[in-house]
Amino acid sequence: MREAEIYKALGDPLRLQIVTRLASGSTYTIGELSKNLGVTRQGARKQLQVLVSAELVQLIPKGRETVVALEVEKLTAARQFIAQLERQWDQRLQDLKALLEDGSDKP
Amino acid sequence: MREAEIYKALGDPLRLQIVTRLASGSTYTIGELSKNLGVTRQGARKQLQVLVSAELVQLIPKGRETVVALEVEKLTAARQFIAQLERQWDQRLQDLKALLEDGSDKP
DNA sequence: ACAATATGCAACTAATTGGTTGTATATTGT
DNA sequence: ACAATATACAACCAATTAGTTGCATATTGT
Repeated sequence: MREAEIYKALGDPLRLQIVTRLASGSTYTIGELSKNLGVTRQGARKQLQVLVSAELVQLIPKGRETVVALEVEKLTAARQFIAQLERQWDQRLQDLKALLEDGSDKP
Repeated sequence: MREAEIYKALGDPLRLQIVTRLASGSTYTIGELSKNLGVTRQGARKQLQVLVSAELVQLIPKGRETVVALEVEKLTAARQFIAQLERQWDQRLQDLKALLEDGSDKP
C-alpha cells in the first residue's frame, strides 16, 4: 500500500505545521520557514527532507538560499484517496440496507 | 498540531490496507481481518490498536470474538482538513495574481 | 465436560525516527 | 577582499515503532 507514504509525511506535528505554513503563509526560504517551529534549523531541514521524499514539497535553489514550494497536487491526491474510501463505505452501507429490505422495496 | 495523529495512523502500509478493507470489504472480526495481511494475528492486532487510539476504528466485543468497525467521521475530518489546506493555497495564488496585476483589473 | 476457537497480554528485538551538535562550503553585500 | 549569511552534510543519541514468540484466558459447539 504505497499510498501510505503521503499520510506518513503529514503524520507528524512539525511537518504538518510546515505544510500548513506553506499553504497559507508567505514563507519561502528554508531559513524563514524554520523560524518559530521550536526546533533548530537543521531539525526543520530534516523534516523538510521527509516532505521532499514524499514529493509534497520541492526545493528550488536560488543563489545562496533555497525556496520551498508546496506541491499541491499531492495534497489533492491524498484527499481524493480518502474520498474514495468514504464512497466505498457508503456503498457498503447501502448494500447492507438493501439486503435487510430483502430485495423488495416495501415502504 | 494535534491533527497529525490521524495521518500518522493512516501513514503505514499495513494500517492503510486494514482501513481499506474495512471500507470496502465485508470483513468483520479481528481474526478475519488479520488474514492475508502478511503478518501474524498479534502483529495485525497491534496495528489495529493504533487505529483505535486514533479513533479511526472501534472494537466491539461480541461473545468470544470482536467486531471491528470503521469510524468514517474521522476519515471525513481528515479529508476536510486537507481540503482546507488546498483552499488556502488557492487563495494565496489568487492574492499573488492580484498583486501582479497591480490592484487594477486591466484586461 | 472438553476440545477447538478467538482473543488478550507481555517481553523482546531490530529498525526507524526526531532531534541535537559540530563542521564545511558557497553566495552575497559592502 | 572579506565578513556575514544561507545552507549542506555527518555523527551521534534517545525514543518510538513494527514485528515476533510464548503463554494465559474466555467462549462456543458437540
